[in-house]
Amino acid sequence: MSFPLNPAQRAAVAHDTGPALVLAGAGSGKTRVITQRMARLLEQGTPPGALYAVTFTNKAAAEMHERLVAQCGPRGKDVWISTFHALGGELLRREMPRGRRFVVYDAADTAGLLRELLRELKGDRRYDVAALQARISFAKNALGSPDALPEGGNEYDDLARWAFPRYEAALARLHALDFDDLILWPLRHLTENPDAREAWQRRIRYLLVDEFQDTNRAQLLLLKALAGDRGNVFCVGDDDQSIYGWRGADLGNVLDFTTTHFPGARVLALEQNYRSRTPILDVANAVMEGQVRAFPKRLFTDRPGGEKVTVVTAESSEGEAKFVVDAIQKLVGQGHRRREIGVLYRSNLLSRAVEEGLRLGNVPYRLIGGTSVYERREVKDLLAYLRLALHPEDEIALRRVINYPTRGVGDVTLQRLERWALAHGKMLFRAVEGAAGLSDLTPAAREGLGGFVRVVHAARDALEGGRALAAVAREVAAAVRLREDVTAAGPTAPVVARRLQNLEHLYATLERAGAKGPEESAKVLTKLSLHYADADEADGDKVTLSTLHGSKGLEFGVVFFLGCDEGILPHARTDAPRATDVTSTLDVSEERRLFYVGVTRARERLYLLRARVRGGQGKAPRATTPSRFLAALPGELLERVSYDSQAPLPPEELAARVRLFREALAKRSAG
DNA sequence: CGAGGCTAAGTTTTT
DNA sequence: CTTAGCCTCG
Repeated sequence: MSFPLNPAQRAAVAHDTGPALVLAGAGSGKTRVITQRMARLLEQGTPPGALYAVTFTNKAAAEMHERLVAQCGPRGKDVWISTFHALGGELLRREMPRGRRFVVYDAADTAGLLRELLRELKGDRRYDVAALQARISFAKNALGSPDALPEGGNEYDDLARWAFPRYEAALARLHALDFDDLILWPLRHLTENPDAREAWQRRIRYLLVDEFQDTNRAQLLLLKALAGDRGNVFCVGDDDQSIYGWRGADLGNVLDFTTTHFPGARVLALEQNYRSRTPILDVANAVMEGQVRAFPKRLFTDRPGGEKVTVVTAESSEGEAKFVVDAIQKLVGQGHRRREIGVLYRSNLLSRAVEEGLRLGNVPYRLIGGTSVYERREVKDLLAYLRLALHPEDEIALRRVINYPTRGVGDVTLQRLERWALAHGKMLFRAVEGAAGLSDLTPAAREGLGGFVRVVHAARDALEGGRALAAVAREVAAAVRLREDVTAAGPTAPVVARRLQNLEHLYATLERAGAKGPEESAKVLTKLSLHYADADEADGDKVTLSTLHGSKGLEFGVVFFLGCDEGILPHARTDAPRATDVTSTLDVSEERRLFYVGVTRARERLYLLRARVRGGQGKAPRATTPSRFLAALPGELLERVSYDSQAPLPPEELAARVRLFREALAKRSAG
């Protein structure tokens, strides 16, 4: 995209000091505005270290970095660009007294912690831990206490009030921070220490924020603290693309920007869309028409022409996937680049069928969203050893691997260790270290624990001695015979292969990170907790499969938008909430914006797909209703197609299939 | 006392 | 399809 800037973009890029809010419609070149403004500031002599850009995902941060470097050369490398959470972690690391390491707990870790706490509660009913997590996180994000949760009525609100102080105390005891703490702690630190605050304000002279509509209350306050009176905050966002309300994002940050948060701020709007053909944009505008919006925008494009948006109704979810896979193979056969094709969907489940089809057809793809490699069991297990080596307080890591691979330590042994730790006021790992001297342990347990402690100590000593984290990881894995255990435990050979591959992936990542010694290693482990994405994902010419949430900021020549059915989009739970849901996150309008985000990813061609019948796993297939968002679109904007994967193929189609199949065969036997 | 196999139940979106 | 909890066997 080497268009000259339009007047609105130019004004945004030229914005000098003071707060600014740039309302940037989808595809209006917002990343370009941010990078160009940074480039401009650099050219005018601002040192790179005085700029800080904040994004929401590591992926977005990496991309922005790339674009900045492309624009203004190696100087761009020295500009700070990171996620809010990475910024928070970095600030803490720099501000904390040396040697005070902390662990970052991800959702799985905090779920384990909460499960522990709930055991205290009598009655052995099973609680929905995720529901608790959501409430606690919500309360923290809003900078409130759980007292702010509605009284009575919902038992999970009561449960959250009960758990909250215990949860916070446990984190403190474990020297652990959850994701929300990565914002809250720096905020508290800057609020309480004027010297530190001023130092950071001097250091960061220009703050730039991408996807500002997704910020929560705590993040806004952190921004304010960093910006200081100077208020050099340049926030770019689109209220129409606000899709993280469920995570505490507060649109009030946008709505009250110029009045409450940054009085007198400049407001600019980017409405020209450089991405989509007219028919696609017409659909996007139609989706939002008549909605109550904070800043009503009507996107316009100078890219007329293009084909109508196609609504495909398949007979089943399998048919839906089949249509997509066939269409992709056809496109690729016509010479389209795979990286120009995106498959989008509301929930991760929907990707399965398409994935399978692509694998069968030998079409390379990359997956965005879903469980990352670092959340995989075997990877987390190995990481737990490393965490424990750096950080003996990390009881969650300890519990995770104390009997993995199995070494004769069961519930009873663990309870005895706990009792000893409690009686002596020591942390649990001390009890484990002293297991040899505990008379009431079984010989098997004592021996198992002895071996366990030796492994952890060896890892600790190696790291303290300055060895590379990657090497230590391999040594730990070898010492506990992780490969062997994974191999023996796997239900099927392909599953085992995938798990071993995940471990290799971890080694490779750790090697690339190149960390040595305890400090660097702790930093790398924190990054991994934040699901730090690998650079290698974007490599190669691959079809992209992504959740709608993961697709923000991406664009494709052709988009296949799966699951335009009621119950999927909008998701059933927005319409019929459960007792475990945090009521304030439920909002059908957010689902509409999600639809809007999906539509606006497409440049040339958009397929909206639905299935007449959908069956859950093992559940009886049920007839579906078209998504209300689809149903509300003016008919003249759409081309409707019915797809029956069972129907006999027209002869020319059949011939094409046979050819493709032969080619695939030839390729396979060649490779 | 622990391991391993079995059943049952639950799957929105993510830093 | 996966995980967590239950139950039985060694």
